Amino acid sequence: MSRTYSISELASEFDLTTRSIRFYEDQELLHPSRRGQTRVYSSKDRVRLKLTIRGKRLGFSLAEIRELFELWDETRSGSKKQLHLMLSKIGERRAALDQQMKDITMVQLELESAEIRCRQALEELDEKEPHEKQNDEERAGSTERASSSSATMH
Amino acid sequence: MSRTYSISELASEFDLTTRSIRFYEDQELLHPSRRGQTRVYSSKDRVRLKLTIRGKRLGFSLAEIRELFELWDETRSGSKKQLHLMLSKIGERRAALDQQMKDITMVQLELESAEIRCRQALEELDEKEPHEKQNDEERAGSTERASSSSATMH
DNA sequence: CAATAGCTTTACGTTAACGTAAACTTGTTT
DNA sequence: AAACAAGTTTACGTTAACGTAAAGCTATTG
Repeated sequence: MSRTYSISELASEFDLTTRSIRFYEDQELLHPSRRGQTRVYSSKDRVRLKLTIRGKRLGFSLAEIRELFELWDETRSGSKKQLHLMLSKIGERRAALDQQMKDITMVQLELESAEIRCRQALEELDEKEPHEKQNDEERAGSTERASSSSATMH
Repeated sequence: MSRTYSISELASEFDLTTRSIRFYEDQELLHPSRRGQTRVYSSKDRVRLKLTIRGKRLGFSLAEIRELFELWDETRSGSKKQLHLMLSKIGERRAALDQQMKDITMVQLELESAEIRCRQALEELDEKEPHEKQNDEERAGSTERASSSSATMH
């Protein structure tokens, strides 16, 4: 049926260390089964790991992510009061994410205007110093920049 | 001219501790001037603080935020090479934020479906056990509740 | 003038999320 | 059988982002 995964498989797929994955288990985000002493991850575990990573990218703490998982798991067996509590928690989360969306939009706008400003500054430099050939003097800089082809940048 | 602010004014406006604000200065995110030994914040400082908070909400580290500030400040005096480096950095950030947007959308969808699931479970409970206590029917508003009694947890 | 309020620096403490190292088991390959 | 690969537990170390005293300046207020 649904396949299983070793710890190192998941680690390389999601670019984590095995240490992290075991730590997530320690924090009760994952509950792999065992074959002997070795951990065996189901595809459900894999989904959880994926969600965990997503949550982290959004700035959630592991504890918060765990809370969400628990809420989800208890949805089936929840009492009325429990269900209302869950709805409230979910509402909080959704509101926080809405706020984040707004934040991102704002920062994107600022980055965009910064980019425009940069491009203008470059244009102005090009007008003054129309075509500078390969200038070896400036290439002496220590730090060579990361791999980025400026072609992809809009 | 543009007014100034005390540390506690900013602290209460943005709901931070003064400790945090001084710490941000330590990390060179803010550069308030002094009147005697007392810090005096300009409205430019206030904007920076606002941006810092926004950045934090997005999961940026203080170091990353500082880097962005520095890039912005150096835009005016940047050499050609510098400007290209900045454009590349800005590109990275924008890409990361795009990714975050996608993440948020995914998680929002999941929370939404979780909410639906909760509401359905509630409906089913209501059918079996029609009315217990004073039970208001579904309300359009969001579920707002304080922490109060957690006695029934589990 | 003494107390209070608000600011300051210095410095050690704390929590989250791992990193890193040591020592051990278990299965596979040479 | 020895070595190697991949997994395990235990446990101490590390970094970021503050919290939390402690102790001292300084201006106003009763």
